[in-house]
Amino acid sequence: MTLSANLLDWYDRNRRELPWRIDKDPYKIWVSEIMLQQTRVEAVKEYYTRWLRRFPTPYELAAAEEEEVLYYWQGLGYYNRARNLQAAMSEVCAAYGGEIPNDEAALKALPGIGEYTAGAILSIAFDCRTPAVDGNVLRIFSRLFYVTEDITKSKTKRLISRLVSEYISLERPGDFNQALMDLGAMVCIPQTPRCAECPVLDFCQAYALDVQCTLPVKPAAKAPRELTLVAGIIQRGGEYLIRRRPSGNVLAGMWEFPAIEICDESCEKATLEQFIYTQFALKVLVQEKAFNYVHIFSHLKWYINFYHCQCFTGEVLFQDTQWIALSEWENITWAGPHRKAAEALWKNSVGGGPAA
DNA sequence: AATGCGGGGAC
DNA sequence: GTCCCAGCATT
Repeated sequence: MTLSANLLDWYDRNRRELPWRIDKDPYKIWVSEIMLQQTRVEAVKEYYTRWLRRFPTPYELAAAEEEEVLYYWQGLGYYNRARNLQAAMSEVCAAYGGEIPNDEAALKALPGIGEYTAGAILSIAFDCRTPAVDGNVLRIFSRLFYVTEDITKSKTKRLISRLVSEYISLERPGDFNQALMDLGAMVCIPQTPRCAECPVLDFCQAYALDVQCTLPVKPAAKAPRELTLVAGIIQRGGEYLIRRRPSGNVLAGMWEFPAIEICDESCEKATLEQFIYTQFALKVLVQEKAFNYVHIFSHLKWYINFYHCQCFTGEVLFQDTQWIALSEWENITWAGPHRKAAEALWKNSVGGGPAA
């Protein structure tokens, strides 16, 4: 038996039934692959189903407002994926008549599609014999072939891509690639691989050397940069001021309570009042603290101090700002922790105060 | 080649 | 707490 045959046989008996494995519609495969970038299967399932219900073909997505596209992506993270996906579908509709191109160069020219995603779409939807090297494949092949180089280096990725090209199934390349995903998720897992269950154990050099747990090799993650922000919950006539985060920042395009980074926590109230005045032309009085949140990104750590603010003046509203009633909180595309803040305020207001 | 970009589940 | 996930774009 060959590596490929063992793997496919295992896949046929153990594959996961997933919503994007029901058919081979290239658009659906594409959507799933974008959602699955750096994102776990369990997290994607519901988003995928909801997305396909609202955007069943490239045309619905291309025609939608970006605001709505982001709303359907809210909570998945890496929001440029959603913007790129929509931009790509606009191109598909305009340049390819709504048909997904069956061509590596054409796919990789579209925004959001890189080496991995092009290979995945081509192999799964079009039966092309293209590798799709993701984190699972890097881990599995570094163990199978005892690759001790740093897998975050592009040279190592090229090496493993060549190995996959060498071993990928001729008859079922898409299933071969998906089998590697399932093997990586269920058997050849990062910390404690379940080698006793592995269908390609006989081919694994790391197992033979008993060094599975030392592979793959990658440098330790750097600690996230920490920063402190102060945010204003600005109430006026039962409504609250929110603003859309500017592009070029983390969580670009998402809505938040006005917030500013502070360097000196001792003067955060004054900083907030000044910020709100210069940015929104509103005179406010910062009152009592509402709550503190800590929010961890992969590369950032936010400490946010939320303050209630009383607003006295100002009718001018700038672009990307609006007043909203708290009852609308679920309809807003919130920036990360600001959703929790809005929800807490809402629950507080309908709960009728501190008493149970 | 290095960095920015989210959020959450498993341990 | 740490790790890491069906990565890509930009520099």
